[in-house]
Formats: sequence, structure tokens, C-alpha cells
Amino acid sequence: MNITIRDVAKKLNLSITTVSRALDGYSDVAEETRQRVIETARQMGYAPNQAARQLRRKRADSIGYILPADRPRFSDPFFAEFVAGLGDEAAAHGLDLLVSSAPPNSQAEQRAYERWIQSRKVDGMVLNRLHLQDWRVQYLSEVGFPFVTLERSQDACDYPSVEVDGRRWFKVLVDHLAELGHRRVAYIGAGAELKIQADRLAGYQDSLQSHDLPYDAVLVTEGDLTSDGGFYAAKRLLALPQPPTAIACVDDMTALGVLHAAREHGRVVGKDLLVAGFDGMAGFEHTQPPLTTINQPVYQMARKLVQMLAAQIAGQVLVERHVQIEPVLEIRQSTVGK
Amino acid sequence: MNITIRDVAKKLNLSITTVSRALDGYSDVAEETRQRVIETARQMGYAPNQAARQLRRKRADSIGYILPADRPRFSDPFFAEFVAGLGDEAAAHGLDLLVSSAPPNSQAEQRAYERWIQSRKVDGMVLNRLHLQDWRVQYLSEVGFPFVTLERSQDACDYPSVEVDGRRWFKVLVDHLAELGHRRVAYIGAGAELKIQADRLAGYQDSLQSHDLPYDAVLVTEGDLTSDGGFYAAKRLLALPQPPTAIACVDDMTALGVLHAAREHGRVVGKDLLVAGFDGMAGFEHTQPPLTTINQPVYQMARKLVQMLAAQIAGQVLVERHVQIEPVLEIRQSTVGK
DNA sequence: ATTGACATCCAAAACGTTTTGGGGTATTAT
DNA sequence: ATAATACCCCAAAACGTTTTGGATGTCAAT
Repeated sequence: MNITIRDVAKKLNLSITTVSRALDGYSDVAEETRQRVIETARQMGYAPNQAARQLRRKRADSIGYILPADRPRFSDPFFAEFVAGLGDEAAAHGLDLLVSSAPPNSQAEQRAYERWIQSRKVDGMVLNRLHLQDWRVQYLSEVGFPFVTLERSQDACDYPSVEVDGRRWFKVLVDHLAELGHRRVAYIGAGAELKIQADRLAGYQDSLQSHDLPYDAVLVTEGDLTSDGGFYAAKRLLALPQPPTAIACVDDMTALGVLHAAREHGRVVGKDLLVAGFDGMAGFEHTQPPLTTINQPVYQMARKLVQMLAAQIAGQVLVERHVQIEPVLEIRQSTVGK
Repeated sequence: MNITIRDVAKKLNLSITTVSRALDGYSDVAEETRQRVIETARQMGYAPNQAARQLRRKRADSIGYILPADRPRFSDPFFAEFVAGLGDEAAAHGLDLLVSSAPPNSQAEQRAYERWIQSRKVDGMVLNRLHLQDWRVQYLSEVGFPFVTLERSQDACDYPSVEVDGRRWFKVLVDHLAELGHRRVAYIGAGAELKIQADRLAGYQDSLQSHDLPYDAVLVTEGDLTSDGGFYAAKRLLALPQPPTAIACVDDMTALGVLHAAREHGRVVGKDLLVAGFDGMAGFEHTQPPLTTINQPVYQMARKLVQMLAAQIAGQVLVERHVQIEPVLEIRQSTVGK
């Protein structure tokens, strides 16, 4: 049996009220008593039962995040960094992080959200991989549940978010390719329902236009944010009668697959064929050749999200509801050879 | 205000007892009543308050995992797959997954474990990245708290685990290099306190011995399980007066860095220099050149762990307490060129 | 008519906290 | 001497479940 506040109170000949208030730092308990309480509690190894506390306080001291895992065998370095950021900042606010995984837009996803929210298992949710129209955003704002998002959907409601301007920065990336003199620049994207896809594709088009390059639908293809997806998309592109001389990828994982496909087709990446990614995953500066990318501070973004969520849960009014993060263009040998 | 069991009971003119027992599937409630209860509960959107349930039942219906994140900017594809596996299997058992992160062997790590366990926030823990002597193993078995581990420490106590025989399989990997005729095979490892390091180094030595190759301490160096670590370790190795012609790496991330270093030194990987990794991360078949590795089913291993943990929590006696997983040697171009 | 067995239901206790609304004592002001 | 004021402390209620130990009614067997 675990040790309760009652045990501590009994040992000290105090009421449980006083023990509770002493530990919670109320001012109506004598400083000397408080010290005795703290000391004995520590000695006895007392830790408040979370379930009881949550029941009474009506909050869970937890936040939730549901990993958008599309398949069983799923591995994306993005999530390790993201989850570490969420966890660290959550801990700093005395919150725990509850993680589950569900395929996007599935029954399972819906049930997972409803379960946590209705049963008050969490006080707030973190979303990412937003869709253009996202049922999660609609649902959560409808029931008035606190949440924050990485990226913004196109839903009408207002909610706190952290965002990189994907359109602007993808244009920067493609500008980089165009300014190196390339005129057949391809784009490998992701599912059309994703916000990042819409943004980054738009940025791609912006860049074409500003360099007077024609938009060629044949050069725009779809991956699935995995290296496999990038691999097969790139093979299709490179098998074209007029293949591209540069490929901009919606993310780094996709680009990794492209590097492989390029090699199979005997292209020297950085000379015959330029390849660029987006995200700036740690470790991807060591691809071969090192990958040019737009580097986002994923860990910091995750922390910022939790910070905003914690404030919202605490009922504070957020000064900045829409945080813009500025990534940096990381030019490496996959576009500038050597 | 959320809707409680009392609301449902009132609407049906039943006692909360009956509602509770109807929903929990007890046999002492009439089938017809049960249907009415289930139907109204669904209609009213009733979901039992988790805190109250946990308080009464004395379990949290949650398991915990603490990510061994050594640094702020930390990204390892291993963890995405591992966490997805934990989450999916946990959900299948009606359990939630609580995730935090802490630097191994830190104060913060210790506090994180104690907090969750003493406050009954979780019913069991999943550990990995075990140390040879692991305080977590000692602590948890001392207080009699359910846990399972990936890999096994050398502590005397008995506990359920899932494991790949790192020594045997690392030998298989190095055998592969030796059988290609290489006599100067280097090893890039990790911190000496880690179980995987001890195992894999031992496997490396086993292989040398069985091929009558001398052990040269200069060829054994330490990384830190990141691509950066691999990069710098490889640069040191390649700068030796008598550099190795093959490098076996403790994991895939390390190997990724080695590929980069090799390129900088003008080596053609797969011909001048063989490189091999360990783990079989999804996506790493697309490195350049594709990486030879020992492929572990990380997702499956994670699910197996949770399965065992859930059984242990439910008080069942485990039939298999020490599960051996058989990985496969994945031969790719980083060792056989093309 | 009584008993026993069975099928349904329920009141109340319990889980371990936090919060509410005072209740004593000493100290100071009148 | 009395009133007012701090200062500490506490009993009891509440949070929303699950579980315990019957209570009630029906029906068949005695």
C-alpha cells in the first residue's frame, strides 16, 4: 500500500488539511510547521496520488499528442525531436505528455481524440500535420477544448498556432535552384489534403512565375513524406523524355529517397541533378551528398507550442497567438556540388 | 460541466450502481436494462471520468516511457517507430502511453521515474538503452513495480525483456566484412556503459578472433549514436597512417555520419571502404550508397514489450519472460559495391 | 404456506485529495 | 476589560467512480 497524506498527518499530529496546504504553499500555515511537514513528507516518501488530485482539482495536468502514423512500419526523425520538445516543455510546466498514434482521418483517430477529451484524461491537445479542412480543429474549437497547432488549417475558427511560412520559404528554396540556372525544376509533394503540401506547392509556383519559368504539370508529382515515396516519385521523373535537372522535395525524407533514385539513374547529385529538401532534420547534413534544405528549429517549435498551450490551459490570455518561426536556407552540396 | 454517471442514472430513473454495472458488463443487470443504459449513455455522450475511475480502481490504465534524450536537438528515427509501436499496442490493451524525456543517468531522469511511480500515474514502465548496471532496473525491481526492457542489463534481478542477441548478430555483420577479404576492420561504438556497446563490441571481437585477425585498439573508437559522432569518429579513423578498409558501426545513425566522412576523404564506399550499420531503420535503405545493416523489427519489438507489460500488470504469469528476436542481415551496396 | 433459488436492482462506503468556511489563541488597539 | 486583528489550524464536504453487501420481488419446489 502506498503512503497517503493521512499517514503524514497522523505522524505529525496535524490535520490532513494543514499538510495539504503546507505542501501547496499556502500562507496560512506557520513557517515552522511547513518545514516540519515538508521534511517528514520527504522522509516518508510521500507523493500525492495523482488520480485523487485530478479528480478534486478537475484537471489532468496532462496534454495529449496523437502521432499521425500512416503505417505500422513508420519512422520519421521529425517526431523524435518534436516529441522530445513537447515532453521537455511539458515537464517544465508540471504537465505530462500523453502520446498515442493513429492513421490520419481514421475512425481510430477520432475515437482517440474523443476518449481523451470526454474522459478528461488531458487538459489540452497538440496537433500537427494539419489538413486544409481539418476535422480536429473544427471539433476541438466547437467543444471549446484547448489546443495548439503546428501549421494552420483553412478553417474559419481562430486558434493559437506556431507556423513557418511554407509558401515563402519554399519559394526561397526553389529560387535558389532557379538562380543556379536550372529551368526544369520538378516538385515532389505529398497528399493534396495537407496544409504543408498546399503551401509548399504554392511556393514552388510562385518561384517559377518570378523566374518566368513555365509550369509543367508533368514535373509536379506526389510522394508520401517517406523516403520510399521520394524514391519512386524520382524514378518516374527521371524516366521522363525530358527529365528535370533539379528536384525540390516537400520534406527531407522524400529527398533522401530522391538521392537514391538519382544514383540508380547514374546522376551525380549536385552537378547533373540538384536535390533540395525541407525541414532540416538533424543528421541529414550527413546524407551523400549533404542535403540542401530549409532548416526549421523543430525542438524549439515544439517547446513554444507547449508554452502557449500551458498558458491557455492556465486561463491566461495569450499575447501572441500566431507565432511565425523563421527557418534558414541551408545550402549544401546536393545543390552546389563541389 | 461534463456529463456524469449520475446524469445518466437520473434520466433513466436508475441508480448509479446499475448504470455503472450495466456499462461494465456485469451479469446482474437485465439485458433489456443494459441496452437502454448503453443507448442513453451513448446519446448523452457520457464517458467515465478517468480520474475518478483510477482513484477507485487503483490503477492508472497507463504505461510510461522515458525517452533517453541526451541533448536538446535530438533526432533518432528509432524512436518514432518505437513509440508508434508502444502506442499502438498500448491502445489495443486499453492503456495510454505517457512519454517524457530525460538525459540518461541524470537527476531529472530519476525524478521523472519516481514521480510517475510514487504518484501512481502509471501502472508500468518500458525501458530501453539499458546500461550494464542500470539503476532503473535495480530501483524498479526493488520497489516491485512492473516493467519490461528492450535489451537486458547485467543486474542480478530477473525481469521480462525483449532482446536481440547483439553479440551474435554483430559477429554476423563483421563476419560479412571479413569474408569479403578485409583485414583491417574498424569499429565505431558508443558509451562504454551501454549494454548494446558491450554486446556489439564483444561480437566484433568474436569475429576478429574467428578470422584470425589481430585486435588493434587503434581501430576501436567511440561515437555517441548520432551521425555527428560517426562523422568525427570516421575522420579520425581515416586519418590514421594505416586506415581501416571497412568500418562496422554500432548503429545506423553512426553509419550515416561515416558515409559522409568517407566521401570527404574521397573514398568510394562499397569499394575502397566498406561501411555497415546496425538497427535497420526504415528509410536507411536510401542512403548513398544503401546501407548494409542488421535489420531489427523495431515496431514489432515495441508491441511485444507492451504485450508483456500488460500481461504483467494484469497479474498474469508470463509464459515467455525473455523473448529473443531474430533480425536479418541486410546486404546492400555499402559493403558489396556494384 | 413456507422455503430456496434466482434475477434485478440499489444505498452507502470507499478511493485520496483540495477547498470551504469557520474556530480557536495570542497580540494589539481602544 | 473588551474589541479587533492576525495568525494557525481543522472538520467536513466535494470530486465521480467502483464495489460491497444486501433488499426486493418472482417463481418453483416442498
